[in-house]
Amino acid sequence: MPNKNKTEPKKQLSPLALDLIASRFRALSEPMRLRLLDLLMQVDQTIGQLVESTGSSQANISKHLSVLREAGMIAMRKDGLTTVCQIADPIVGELCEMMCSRLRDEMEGKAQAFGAGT
Amino acid sequence: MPNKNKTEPKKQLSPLALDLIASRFRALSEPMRLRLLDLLMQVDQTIGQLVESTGSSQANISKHLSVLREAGMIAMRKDGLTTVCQIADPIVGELCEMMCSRLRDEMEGKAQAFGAGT
DNA sequence: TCGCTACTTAACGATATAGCAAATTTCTTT
DNA sequence: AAAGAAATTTGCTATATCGTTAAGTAGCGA
Repeated sequence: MPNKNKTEPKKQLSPLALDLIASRFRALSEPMRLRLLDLLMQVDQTIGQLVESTGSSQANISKHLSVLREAGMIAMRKDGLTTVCQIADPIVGELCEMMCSRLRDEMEGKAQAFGAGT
Repeated sequence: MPNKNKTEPKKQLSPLALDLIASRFRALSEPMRLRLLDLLMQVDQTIGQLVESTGSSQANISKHLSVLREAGMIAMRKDGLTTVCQIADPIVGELCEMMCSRLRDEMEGKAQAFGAGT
């Protein structure tokens, strides 16, 4: 079925909008950052805990968290010596869940990788 | 409000799943590709039409369309000498609309860039 | 103040990719 | 078969970014 052809004119996205949307998706385009978000969706954690959970280096995690914060996806709150991170954008979970379920649909045979249950 | 702490165990995403989800988001992380999707959401078009609409080169558009097709977001159908493209994944529009409306919320002052109307 | 912990920043090498130009393939038409 | 149009592929350069190591900053505690 082809798309609608002459219904709504529907103005196009501006170059600025395209850049901003792209930069948001780019923040979600790295496995390590998705892993950090996945961890934070279960419970708020300090940066040190994320370093330990992932097994990556402090420097690496720090940079990835900066990217996520600049994209508005997480918030960081200093608590004495440590810094606690939490999901700041409610759509993060929705976006990932949409991608996940879509991928599940596409590869029924390999569904277990996406936590589809038995 | 902190996250739930000890409700559901909620198994984590596997490395394979993280890679696949990341690659999907990466397909959406370039302004030119978002522009192509935006154009295709209005009406199915040939590659030549997309080249003309964007003002970019055939080679460049061809490569971007390949990325989108490999990510399962568009489908291409050869029709004689030309190739017609159409959105293949229904979540594309939803994902972009979610990002858009979220960005609109965040920057009320610059909302016109996102087609928020007056 | 000194040292320690938690985190960030800088500098680096390796890899990926956007865009261009040129060569190549594929298909239609004459 | 030859010419030409539509797309893809191939090199190429420039730029971005992942991860590492090392150096720097900030906030406790003794």
